[in-house]
Amino acid sequence: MSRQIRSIRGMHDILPEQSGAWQWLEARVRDTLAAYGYQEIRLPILEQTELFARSIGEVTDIVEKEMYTFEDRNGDSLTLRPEGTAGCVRAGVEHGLLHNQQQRLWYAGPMFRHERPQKGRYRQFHQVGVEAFGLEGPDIDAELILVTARLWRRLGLDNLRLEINSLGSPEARASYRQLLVDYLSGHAEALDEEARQRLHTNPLRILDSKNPALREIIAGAPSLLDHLDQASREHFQQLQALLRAAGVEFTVNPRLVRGLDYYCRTVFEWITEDLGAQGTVCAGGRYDGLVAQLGGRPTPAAGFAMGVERLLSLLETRGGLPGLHPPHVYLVMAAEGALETGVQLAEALRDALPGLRLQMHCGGGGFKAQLRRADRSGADWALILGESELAAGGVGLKPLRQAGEQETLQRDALVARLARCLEISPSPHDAKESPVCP
RNA sequence: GUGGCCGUAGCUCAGAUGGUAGAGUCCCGGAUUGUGAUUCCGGUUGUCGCGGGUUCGAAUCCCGUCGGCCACCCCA
Repeated sequence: MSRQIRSIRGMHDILPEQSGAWQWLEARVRDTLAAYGYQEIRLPILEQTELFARSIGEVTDIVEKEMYTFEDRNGDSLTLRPEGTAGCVRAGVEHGLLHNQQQRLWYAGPMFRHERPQKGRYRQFHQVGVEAFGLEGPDIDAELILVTARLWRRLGLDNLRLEINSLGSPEARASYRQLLVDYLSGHAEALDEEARQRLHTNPLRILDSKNPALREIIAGAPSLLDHLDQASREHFQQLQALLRAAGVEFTVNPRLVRGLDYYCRTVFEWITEDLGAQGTVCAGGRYDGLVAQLGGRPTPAAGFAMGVERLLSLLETRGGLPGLHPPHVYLVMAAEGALETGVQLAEALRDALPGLRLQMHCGGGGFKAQLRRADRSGADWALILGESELAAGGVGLKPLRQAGEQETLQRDALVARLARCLEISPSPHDAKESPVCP
């Protein structure tokens, strides 16, 4: 056992019993994004380290201590992507997708961060990222939020709350930052060690501290919202008006600050109380400066990312996640020459009924053993090829999940019968229960 | 990176004060040699996470290490 090779810490296999739920979620995400005109872009998992250092920010935790970075054989420094926006912008600039154009893009896949694993936090985790380029108004901010709100509805989630805030223009943010540092420096003795460190790295995050001892100081601090530039203030007001018009509930949280350096103006987060400490299921905002920072011409941009594992675990707490995709029928063959007939029958049925999930028994064994496997496969029906069926030139059809007699059908009748079953059975992604045949 | 709890058959777990392991489940076979899920009978399954120490003797005590869970931090 000691020599047993295991998966890397914080990186987990998605087993067959879970993959159905993943596929179900992914399908709904895809459909919802398509409904708003977003196109999928597929990106490498590995990028040059410099890309992340330049976009996320040198002094962020992610870049300082959480990246999986290593040398390529030629000496280049490579990094497993810790988030998706940087790579998306890089690709957009590289291929001219953003040059004086509007783009609505999305991607999905694994991200990597070397953190201590915890509930809802893994070293390899999965995000769906959505980015919109070339649009500077609050309309696209609102659209992004509406996409997520619709997705929650389609997933049956109603225990998420939306918080929004505005960080203002980079200039307004910088001058506010100085104001805040001055204020907090005046109370330096009262700050805890972490807050004192952040004073120099990311003072805005001090506002988000969970330390109750700091509450009073934070409450007395100047508010970011009071120091927004005029344009950002109007932008934020318009966003709120659009959200109200669309009937999306939200709260303004002046202490909401995103951890990545590239955000400006609008930021938002969808939060749940049902997942313990890692309650943020989706977060994003505007990052107007990033495209230029990565070598493109100045292009406004906004986007968000959602954590797939967190969404799935939230769905699980609400129950009703779809599970496996059991076969519709299980083919039992127990007679001299039944295997040849069975193989041929199975392929003919799959030809005639492309949606049919037919599992053929392999490995021999008696009737009893084969039917036991049929039952455990989860199939609704057993198809039976035995002595008497072969003699009659037909196939036995036995219901496994409902009352009813076994009958022997000729092949054409069997196709017609199965076709009727499939027609009334929901698609795999909608199926919470196995389809039932009349 | 810091802290708390935990690590015994594939899975869920029992093994008071140290005497080298058990239950349920699962899987396989059988109960009039063509009929599952229920019932009954029988069978397989482990270097007790790994390494070291104390001891005549360690799953049980001590140290280290790896891993899991939860929280801090951070974030999706």
